Amino acid sequence: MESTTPSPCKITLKLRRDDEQEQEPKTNDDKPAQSPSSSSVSSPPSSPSSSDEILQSHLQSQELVLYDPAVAANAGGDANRAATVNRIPNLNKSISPVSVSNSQGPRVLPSVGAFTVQCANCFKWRLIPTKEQYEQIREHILERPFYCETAKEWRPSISCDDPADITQDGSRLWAIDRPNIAQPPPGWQRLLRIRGEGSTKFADVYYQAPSGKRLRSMVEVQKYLIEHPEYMVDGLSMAQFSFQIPRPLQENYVRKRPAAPRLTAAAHASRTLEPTEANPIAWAGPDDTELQLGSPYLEAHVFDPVGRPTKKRAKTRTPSRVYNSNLNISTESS
DNA sequence: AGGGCCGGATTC
DNA sequence: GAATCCGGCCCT
Repeated sequence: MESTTPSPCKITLKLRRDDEQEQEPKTNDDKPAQSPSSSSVSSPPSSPSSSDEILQSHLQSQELVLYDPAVAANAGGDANRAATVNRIPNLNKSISPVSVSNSQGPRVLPSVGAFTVQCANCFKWRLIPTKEQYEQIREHILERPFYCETAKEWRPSISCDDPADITQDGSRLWAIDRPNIAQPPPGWQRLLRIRGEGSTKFADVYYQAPSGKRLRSMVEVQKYLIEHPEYMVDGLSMAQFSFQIPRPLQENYVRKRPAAPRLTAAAHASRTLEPTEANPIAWAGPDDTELQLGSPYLEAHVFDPVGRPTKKRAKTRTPSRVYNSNLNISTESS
């Protein structure tokens, strides 16, 4: 039986461009959601000696990074200190970083820069130190709402009295993630790739096997597991995989599908498409500061990458494709 | 209408 | 040539 208390928890991810460092003058624009007082950040510490201070310092520079292989490698010890977790200790794999080379590539895509979760009590956003912790919280966000108290696990001094770690502003794109997504199996990585604005989809989810192989659908995962039974460890199930992608809060980020013409009424026939629907970078407006609660969803912030020209290309498709969705993973061997 | 899925264009 | 990204078919 489920708990009777609602769980207005939300988790957020801050996304950023791969090749660009965020640098904003400030970050604490505490919204008066529940805390009209103490909206300004207190005097910052001089030297980051605690995980809390590390987070603060990251916040100051808008570079709070939760999942960034490169940064994690650099920050090493500090990052580990900030990420004092007592679960999945053997999940720290060393997989090739997913960051794209940014030497001179015109392609600029947003990427996850930070993870945050909303306290179910004070409704303030708290940064999550690591992707793994984020995934842990997300997995049980419905049954186990997040509170600032929970953040004491890695930030002993945090409490609901502290100002929010991050608030929504127009510089990022916020996206709602799905709750209760299972953590990837040990040795596996769940990768989220944000698409450029104007694409037909917001993002793609990949699972990277311990071997490094990337799978982009349940079908591919199943095939891979069948072909590589060595990864079919006991307890592994397809329920540990989810290709659910977050949804952008700005609806204009993703290209809208052409509405199905409904010719049932003559009145509709006279209706014409409005040019505003094709308005580029319309979501860049600052009106996205409104955050709606109500569902324990996760959210992500994204930097607007760039108005990448949409490549359009007619494509043919072989209609002879058939996939068997009834495949089920079993531990049978050959 | 939304999402899973994958072909193929694009980039490295 | 390999990896990545995007379009869009097609199923639910």
